Amino acid sequence: MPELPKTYTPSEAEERWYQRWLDDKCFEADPARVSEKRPAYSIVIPPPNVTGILTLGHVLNNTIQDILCRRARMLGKEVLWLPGTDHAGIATQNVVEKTLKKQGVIKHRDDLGREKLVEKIWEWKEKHGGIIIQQLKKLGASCDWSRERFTFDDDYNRCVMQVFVDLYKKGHIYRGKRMVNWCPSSLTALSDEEVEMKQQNGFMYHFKVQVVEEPDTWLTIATTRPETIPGDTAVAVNPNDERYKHLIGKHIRRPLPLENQAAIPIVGDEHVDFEFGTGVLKVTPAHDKADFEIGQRHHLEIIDVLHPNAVLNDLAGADLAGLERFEGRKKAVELLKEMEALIKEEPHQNNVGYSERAGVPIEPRLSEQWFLKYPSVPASQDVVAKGEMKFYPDRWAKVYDHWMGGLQDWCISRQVWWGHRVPVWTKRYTASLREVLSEVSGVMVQDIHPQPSGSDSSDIAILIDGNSYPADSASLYEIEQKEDPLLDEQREIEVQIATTRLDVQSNFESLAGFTQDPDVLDTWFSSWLWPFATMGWPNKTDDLKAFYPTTDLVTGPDIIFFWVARMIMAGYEYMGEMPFKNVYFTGIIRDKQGRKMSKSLGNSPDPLELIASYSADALRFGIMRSAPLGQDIAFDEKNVELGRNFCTKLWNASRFRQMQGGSTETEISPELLSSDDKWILLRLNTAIAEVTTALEEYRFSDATATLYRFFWSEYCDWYVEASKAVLQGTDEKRKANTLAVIDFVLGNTLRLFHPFLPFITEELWHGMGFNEDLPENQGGKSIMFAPWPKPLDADELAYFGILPEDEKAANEKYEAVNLGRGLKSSFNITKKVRFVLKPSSELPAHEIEVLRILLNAEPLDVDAAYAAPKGTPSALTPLGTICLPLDGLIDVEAERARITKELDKANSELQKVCAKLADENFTAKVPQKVLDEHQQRKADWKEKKAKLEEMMSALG
RNA sequence: GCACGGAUAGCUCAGUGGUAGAGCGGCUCGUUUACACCGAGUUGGUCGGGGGUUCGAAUCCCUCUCCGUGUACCA
Repeated sequence: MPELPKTYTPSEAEERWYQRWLDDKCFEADPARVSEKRPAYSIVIPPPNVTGILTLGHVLNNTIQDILCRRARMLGKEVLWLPGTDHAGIATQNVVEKTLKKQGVIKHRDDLGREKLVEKIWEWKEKHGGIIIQQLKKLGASCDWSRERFTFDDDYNRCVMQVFVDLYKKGHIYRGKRMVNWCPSSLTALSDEEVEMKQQNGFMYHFKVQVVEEPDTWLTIATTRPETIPGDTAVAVNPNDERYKHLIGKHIRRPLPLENQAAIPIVGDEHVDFEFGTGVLKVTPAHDKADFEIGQRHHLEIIDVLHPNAVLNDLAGADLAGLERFEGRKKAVELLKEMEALIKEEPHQNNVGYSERAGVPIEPRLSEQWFLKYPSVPASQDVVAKGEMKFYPDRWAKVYDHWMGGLQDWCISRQVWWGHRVPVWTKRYTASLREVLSEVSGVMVQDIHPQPSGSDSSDIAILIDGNSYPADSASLYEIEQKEDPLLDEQREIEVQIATTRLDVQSNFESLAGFTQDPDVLDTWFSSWLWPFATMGWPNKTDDLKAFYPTTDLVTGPDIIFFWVARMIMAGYEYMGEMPFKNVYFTGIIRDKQGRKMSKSLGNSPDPLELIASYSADALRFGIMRSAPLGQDIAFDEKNVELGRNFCTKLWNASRFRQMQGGSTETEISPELLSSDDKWILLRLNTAIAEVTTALEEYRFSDATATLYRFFWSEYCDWYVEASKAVLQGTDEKRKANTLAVIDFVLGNTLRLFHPFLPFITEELWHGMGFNEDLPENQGGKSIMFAPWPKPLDADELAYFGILPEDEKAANEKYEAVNLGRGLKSSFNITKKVRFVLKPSSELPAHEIEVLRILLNAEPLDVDAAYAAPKGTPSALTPLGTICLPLDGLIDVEAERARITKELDKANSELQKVCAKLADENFTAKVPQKVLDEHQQRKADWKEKKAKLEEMMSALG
């Protein structure tokens, strides 16, 4: 057996093994190897931001994925863990823009222009991108790096474009002027999911306005946003509100801007709640979603008083123009005060939408954006509702279902430059439809290249004035030739061409002066295609055939709508199948005080520093141990320390084995098995079964708890110590047999641990020589391909002569040891000392030797007839009475006190159980089994009590 | 507002009707040839409050409080 160094150096071993795994292509999946006997197992990584760095959240998430993948390999599956990164449009552009500004390269992105800035971002990506990939390697992630993807790769870009055009053609994607969530900091629209509602402590301002037609009548309006008064184009009251309904149709004088105190109508609208505020609502259609809708119903004018960056513009009036919106609010209140219109301001709590990314309140803003009506909704909703796709924990299924039931169209356009540009070219004509058709079909004729075979016609779509037209010149020509006076009517006509084809794009640009839409797509519009776009879609690749649908998805619940739900819909729409079978939602990592990890709080430890001080294995084990299914994780560095300690224990226990010498033993002789051997083999069986079940049910913290208990508390604390009775003896045959048991247990243990602790288990697997004599692909090359342990089955247990009650026998011995050690400790004996055992039945010499070693007794006398001197401390054990003769050191009082305590306990327990058994209500109604248990308990306590009393009287 | 999670030892959590558990921490010992990143012993809880069902409740039912998450919102 090779020699292990005295101490383990994780940094060196982890580096070395990871490189070796890469060199040996251990992580690379091959669809050709997939067969009925070798099923596929696949996971796509939730792509981290390409410019991001590793956080504890990533550690948690990726450790889980790695555990699943490594176990799948050990189960003999062909495993694909597909990694990659996300271009993270807004975030990445922000980072680069900020940096360039800091460096003084630019003041504004317009200084560079679109192309140059995108170039700069690519440069940034090449330089800083992918740091997180290197960090994942440090963690031990067994991803197939040969398949690494980026959502902005050329291939991937083509997928995004194709999907866009296809959905456009199907009418799922449209452009529209709508109220959207506008981020005044990033200067882009956001989807509803990117807006976080936060409770605010603000003010409700009450101000009065005069009714134009009845100068004596004043109305009081309550608002939280007085700065938008210049944008008011009506006030609304509920038509059923007796107080105000007679005023509907009249006007009020809008107080701001001072230079334009216009008369605006009073309208009746059911939306107004008469209970709330004053029952009079100011209507600002440009700056509030509900107001916009009221405006639509009553055909109100729309006055936008804000610049895109939320600075008030000239329409807000001279007093407010140029002020930032919150400054504007203060100023507006002042103005109302000055004109004595302000009645009161009272503290008011309301919810305000914040841009998740920029952390500033969003501004409802009317703008032209691209929207997606979600496809494949019923199938996507059903698959989860019917349990064909499983969520862990399953309560997320309800959350998902609820969201799917109330889908709003997805705003997919973003006003930034780093991203997939909307593949739509537009031109606005003032012409007749015939002229327009003529130009369009003319350009189409220039498109002489036939479409590649296998691709459908979905790559060109034409929309004229909102109506879909056939995308070929012949059909267009036919329409153009129709006898229809409408075709000759001169008017405004907008033409949209959506296409993935470069030739068509350039023809429309150069021949007809079409321009491409400036917007890019929401990053999630690319990542929702991740499970198949990464595998070569739209081609029917071997990867897709073998690995789609993927098996498991591991992600955080915070992106259940952003990503998970959308991937399911894209999966059905483009693959006709669910993208994954199981979704595991991790918890959120919090600090010890329960706060979320955040940069500003500085409570987020750097995982790489943790790896440097404790090792990747330690970090993995620590975080898995503290991550119960469905609950947030309170992160405590102590857990990582514990992980490191555990690795050290594993190392030292292995060294202990190796110091016993000999080669790896494989033959266990049933007739030489001791009670301890049988016990540990049974405990190993239990551990294997528990860990296996826990992993099948995604209960990772339970799996680690079992591993910890088994290895530390059972194997090291009891079995190794007990085995010393043999190993320190002279019987070579028994020694070899004990070593065989140890090797069997350690070999299984290392394999059980491998998914959690990939590095140290690999190091020990080789260091202990367990890889020797194994086929290359069965653990010879790497423990990661060694078979996952199986419990001994009934036949094997029979062969070894192991019976279930063997576990009890050893447990009784260990209980006796505990009691003996307790005696020593309560009498403050710290040295080796003599024990005397009065056995209740005869014990084999070997058992006595084990007892002696575990008790650290010198000597251990066994004497059934032993008459202890008065005052000798003793304990009742399942093996008999253990006495601790203390020549000349007898402390009768101490012993009396100790026994009294135990007697009290026995008495009270006896009383409890007797009371129960005396209760007829109890005995009449309880099942026989429970009754028997109670009777047994009564007998046990009675016996214990009698013996304790005997001991007491022996004290004198 | 609605929905869902959670409240058990100082901390993190197991425990779904039958004698309240684990790990960590605390405390006391200990250089016994694998390990002080260790070993041995020991101390910690009217199971969030109240009510109910039951012979029996941490566990089932009702109710309240607090924490968290999602979701909908009224200016």
